[in-house]
Amino acid sequence: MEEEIDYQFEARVVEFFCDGVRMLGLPKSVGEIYGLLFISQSPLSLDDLVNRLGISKGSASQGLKMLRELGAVKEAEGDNLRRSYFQPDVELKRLARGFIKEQVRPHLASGDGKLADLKRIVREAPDSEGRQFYHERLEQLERWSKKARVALPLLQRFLGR
Amino acid sequence: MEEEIDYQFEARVVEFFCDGVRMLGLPKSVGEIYGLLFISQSPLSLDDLVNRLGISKGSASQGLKMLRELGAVKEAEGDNLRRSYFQPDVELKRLARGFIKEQVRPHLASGDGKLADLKRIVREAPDSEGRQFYHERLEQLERWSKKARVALPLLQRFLGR
DNA sequence: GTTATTGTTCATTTTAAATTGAACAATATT
DNA sequence: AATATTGTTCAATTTAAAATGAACAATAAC
Repeated sequence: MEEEIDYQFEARVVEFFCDGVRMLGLPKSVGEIYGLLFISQSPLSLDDLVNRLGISKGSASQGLKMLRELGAVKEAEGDNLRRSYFQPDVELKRLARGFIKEQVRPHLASGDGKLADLKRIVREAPDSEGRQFYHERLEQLERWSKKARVALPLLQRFLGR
Repeated sequence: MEEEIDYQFEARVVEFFCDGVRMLGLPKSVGEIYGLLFISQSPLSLDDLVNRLGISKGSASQGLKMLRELGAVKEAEGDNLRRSYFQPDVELKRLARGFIKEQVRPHLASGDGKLADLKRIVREAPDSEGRQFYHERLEQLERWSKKARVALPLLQRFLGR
């Protein structure tokens, strides 16, 4: 029967996205939600997600929040006027941009801060055998960081074409 | 006192790497180990790592194994001839290559396999309203996958200069 | 061949992260 | 204003992943 086939197929797509988002360090539920939206022909409400995925309202709410912040889903029109409906953004460009902006850059920024702290510690430390070595290592870290900051926009640009 | 300063500094560098590797989805202990090796002026043995990081022998052994597989550490000479000593590879190029080869590519490959399965399901399914839609979505996924496969070598090349 | 030393493996325990669900707010409907 | 509907928040629970440590191999020293 039709419904049956669709349901199994849908479940496998959802599973596919679970694996995908786990690679990115995002919660499984986020993958399930995005996956279901991705393979649905019409926008879905929070309630739809809860029912069709068998997850809690809390998970669905939080997952949708994260996906909205990532720019991976957007609101859409649906039957019920009181409900919000969602559909996926399927442009790799935007998905990558959101992920980089929300997940990657904050980490890099906090890393840069900590690196600056470490440099200050070495700068203010008394001369010692290790000082020069430490200084060189930290310089190395700064080169890594700089390279990452340059690579990201390039990567983003490449994905957006 | 010298030792005191060094110790505190070392601990902060280790912490820095903990955060770093967590961003990459690797275990904290791997970050601790690499971090300590990174900031040590001479190669360290498994026993050194256990003592200075306060982690178990098991963790140290497994962490070193993973770092070796990633190509992030290599063996080196040390005082004790019966022991293996390790030092970090600090070339971003190699680190990136190892990470991509060991952590990213396998995921992409398994994803491609599953995607092929999904395409087969749709191909063999009876014609239905959804079939065309599903087909398009899967094509979209294939475009993502292809883009990723092209992006990786470019990224790698960029990081290696 | 016996004893020490070094490192690995893997079942168990611990820890960190995700999920749940009930209470709560916000908004609409009667 | 009372009631129903929708969605959020967050303390408590569950789950998945990592760390532990004891048993085990492998090798060297005696």
